[in-house]
Amino acid sequence: MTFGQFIRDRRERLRETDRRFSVRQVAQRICVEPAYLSKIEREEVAPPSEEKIRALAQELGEDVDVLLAMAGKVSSDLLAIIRKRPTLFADLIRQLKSSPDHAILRVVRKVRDGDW
Amino acid sequence: MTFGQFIRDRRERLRETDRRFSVRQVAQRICVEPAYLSKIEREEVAPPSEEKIRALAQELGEDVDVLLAMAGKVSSDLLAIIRKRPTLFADLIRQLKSSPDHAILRVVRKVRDGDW
DNA sequence: TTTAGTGTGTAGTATATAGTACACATGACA
DNA sequence: TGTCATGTGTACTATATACTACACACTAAA
Repeated sequence: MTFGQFIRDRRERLRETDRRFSVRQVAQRICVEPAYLSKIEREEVAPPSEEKIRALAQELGEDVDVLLAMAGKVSSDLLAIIRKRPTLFADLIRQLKSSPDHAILRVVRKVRDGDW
Repeated sequence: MTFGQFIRDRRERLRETDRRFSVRQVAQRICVEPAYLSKIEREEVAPPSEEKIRALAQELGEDVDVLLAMAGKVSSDLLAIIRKRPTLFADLIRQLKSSPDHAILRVVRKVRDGDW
């Protein structure tokens, strides 16, 4: 599923039980023109900026990192972390490229719990 | 040290022993106009595209990820890896944000050697 | 003393990014 | 039966990105 399709799907799903989720009203809450949101959903234009994607994620109750990924982007806070120690993170990420999810999750948990 | 300064420094250092490292000749080898490389080094313009930064890194014998980081960028191959599993990598990277280098290095080695 | 190479100033361009503004037809509803 | 809200078509716009093209003054070597 692409970004626009996904947004439309989620918004319409919410709309079934809440009239506040019309294109117009959502557009107003995330501070864009209704026509623009409409075009985003129909993929007549590229996905919006990170800022607007964050607002959309908030509004629709979806994960920001997932929405950004669908939009072909990576959260700017992650980029900043990587840029501070480029070789370290580059090595790590390339290393984990072909690791299964459960291996990465284990690393996340180990680091979080500090049991090294 | 900023990107432009760094490039100028490394190029001039190489130039001391090799006349092939003039602005003009390096520019030609990385396929840009000499005036443009000159401006990049003096930071009259923003750093160039990832492609040109890669060529520069190759040319000057420097690390691509470090040069990209200095230019405020992150390698597109890393972005692609993150985008494929956004929440997993987002959690991991945020988790490691405040971990010391040696802890991250240990993870890299553990994953590489597969000794889990 | 020509000539070949050097760095840089000025001016301009093509394409992408991230939208706005307004008008219009349609549908709901009071 | 008017009016209010809805989604969308069309036409722009401003700013950023990523450069090119040419000219000029200076320097070093032949």
